[in-house]
Amino acid sequence: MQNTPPEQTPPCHCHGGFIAEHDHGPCVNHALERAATLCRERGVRLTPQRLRVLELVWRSSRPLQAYALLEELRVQQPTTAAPIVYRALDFLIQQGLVHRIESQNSYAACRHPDAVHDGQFLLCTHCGRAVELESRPVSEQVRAAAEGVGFEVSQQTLEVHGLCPRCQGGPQHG
Amino acid sequence: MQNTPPEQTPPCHCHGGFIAEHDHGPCVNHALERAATLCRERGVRLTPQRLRVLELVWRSSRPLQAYALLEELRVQQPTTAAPIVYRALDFLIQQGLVHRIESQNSYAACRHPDAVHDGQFLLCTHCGRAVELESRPVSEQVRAAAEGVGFEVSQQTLEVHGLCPRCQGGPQHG
DNA sequence: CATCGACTGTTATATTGTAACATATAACTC
DNA sequence: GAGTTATATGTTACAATATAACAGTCGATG
Repeated sequence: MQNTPPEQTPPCHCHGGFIAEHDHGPCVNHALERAATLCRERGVRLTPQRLRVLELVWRSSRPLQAYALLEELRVQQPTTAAPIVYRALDFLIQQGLVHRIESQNSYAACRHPDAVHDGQFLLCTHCGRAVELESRPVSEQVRAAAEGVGFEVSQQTLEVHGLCPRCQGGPQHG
Repeated sequence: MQNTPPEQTPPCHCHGGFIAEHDHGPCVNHALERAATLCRERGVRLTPQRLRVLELVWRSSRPLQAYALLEELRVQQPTTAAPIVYRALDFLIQQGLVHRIESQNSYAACRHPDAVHDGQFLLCTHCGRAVELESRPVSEQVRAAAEGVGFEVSQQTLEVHGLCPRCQGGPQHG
């Protein structure tokens, strides 16, 4: 587990791979600023509620479910109800800032929201962490295979279950 | 409804592609017989309930949701309750006879249950039909990409949304 | 025929997600 | 800035999806 050189790399290792623990705060802040910029550029409104949900999703080490988010929102605002969460998630998903993990009814922050891309996740069945794969070749091959049978692709989702590097070969918990 | 498949070709076009309507009955019967054989070989019990659910899933031209299945079961047995359906589906999925479509909370018959394989579906957003892709190269490439980041794959699901050949280029309904 | 394990029947409830409508806030126009 | 429109939020109620728990039944096996 070697360190990656800090120069020219994104502000944290979050941008790829199953990684060791680290101070996640700066990554979150950077992501939120980036999201704000993107929304400004797109002329859509990243309201405080939406920002708050995005922050919670980013802070979590694994995908969150809607009602877990709801509970967290209720810490500060006990009257918050389900539609608040779902509306915020709808918006964030539309903007490509959050992905929905279909097989878990959960929601994960998108690590590279700049370019629209397909949802591709590696989901560790042991520690519950999720990592975005974002393999362009896979996307392309899927598209080619679909077009090969005359299917016009608009969206694809890939969810891969298994064991992340840290959870392989031992009973220790991640 | 013959006792044994007389030749080596599959009995209908169901085995691949978005296809024209046809008499689906023989395909269903063949599939159910094949399922019975597989279960016998595996030493597991394809009970009447399970067989009934499998038949309903096969008869449907598109994936069915659990409560839709429940309604159909209730036609013959009005007291049937949700757990019946979910237990049957659990079994059928375990045996690879049915796939769950995660993005739709729905269930589709597996067209080639002989060999265990990954769930890969083309889902038409217009007519609602689903077709299994079953592209081995895609599976392999996904596995390779995952292993490339040290992830040990146990299961993968791919769901591709878009327009099937029949639903492209026109407002007519499929 | 006793017993053990698997399957089914049933009730109740948990979890996940939306409809609908009232209110509030932002953005736009004059 | 007042009026107007569109968008976002607050709130209640409920729909849709899924499971827990336990009692009863059936089937194989010794």
